[in-house]
Amino acid sequence: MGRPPCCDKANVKKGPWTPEEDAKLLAYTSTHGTGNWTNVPQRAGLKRCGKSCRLRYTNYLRPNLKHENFTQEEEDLIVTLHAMLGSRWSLIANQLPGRTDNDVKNYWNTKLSKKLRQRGIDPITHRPIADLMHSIGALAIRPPQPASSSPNGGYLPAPALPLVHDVAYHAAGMLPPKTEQQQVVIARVDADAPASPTTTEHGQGQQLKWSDFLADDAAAAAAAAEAQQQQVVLGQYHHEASAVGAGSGVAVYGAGSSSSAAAAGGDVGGGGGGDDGAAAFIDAILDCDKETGVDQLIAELLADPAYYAGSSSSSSEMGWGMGLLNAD
DNA sequence: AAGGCGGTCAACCGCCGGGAT
DNA sequence: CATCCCGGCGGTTGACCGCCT
Repeated sequence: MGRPPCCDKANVKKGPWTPEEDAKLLAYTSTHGTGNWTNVPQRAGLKRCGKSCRLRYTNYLRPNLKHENFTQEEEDLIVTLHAMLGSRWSLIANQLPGRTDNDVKNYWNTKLSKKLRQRGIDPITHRPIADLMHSIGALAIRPPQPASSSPNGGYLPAPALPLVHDVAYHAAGMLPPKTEQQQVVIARVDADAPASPTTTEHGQGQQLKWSDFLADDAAAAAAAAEAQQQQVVLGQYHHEASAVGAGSGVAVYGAGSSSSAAAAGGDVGGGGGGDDGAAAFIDAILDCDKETGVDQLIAELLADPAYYAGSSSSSSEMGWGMGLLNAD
């Protein structure tokens, strides 16, 4: 059963807003505030859909919006955050005062993605295009192998672990200094990773499981062990976040109200590894996001120059993004 | 001058999550 | 618990504009 339309489309005006309509909407919001958008058109005397009113207000009429060009600092921040979060424009826009998600999205699609491409960076994965082409080439020449017979050091099936996860671990301080083995695993796992967990072939909104992309070899075992370890640390992060958030204006994880903490840490004691453990870990990341812990994550990440600014000289590791746009 | 073309951006569409009932 | 309703989100569209031929 589909939802009924939010308004009577036959009696609703569409297309560009006129100054008169803007004035009516502004007059209404200035006296009545925002909220209950479905009633706004009627009360404000507008023949518009409520959603259209909300969009017009939030993207154009809202006070304190910036309408000038994006600064270099804002560009760098968008690139950094896109590498972290993928196309979650509202989260990115939250870090840019006066900018809307629509602004950021349009700016990315029309300017920044092209800029990155011109500089040899894939705007989706934030990896050098040359590296991606190399990976694609490697995929193309490998004969298919049964997963069960994959030898150590063999081919790992095209992994789809999003880069964003790795970033989130860094941001939360969840990744301990990587061992050599872990670096190998991570490098392999995210070699071809899409930037978002909800991309094309896996269907919109479908939760990815690490185990779907892991071969049952030593590398898989190492990755699973790493995931389990990260779950433990995530639980610690949640615990700490409640203290940090209280002092920073960020929404606080209420004591006893943190279902995410249960999801992250509660399962750890039970030793729920494998599919359940990996899925729970991803759920915990998403829960953390939902409870606005993502703001804290982002703040911590941005405060850590070692992460994205690139301490590594290898193009196969993070560090190629920042500063590239400054090279104009 | 006019038509084609590409870039930009405001607006729309459809889906989803969460609160209310 | 199921359903409804609302706000929010990301993807996409289409109008507009400037540049080029």
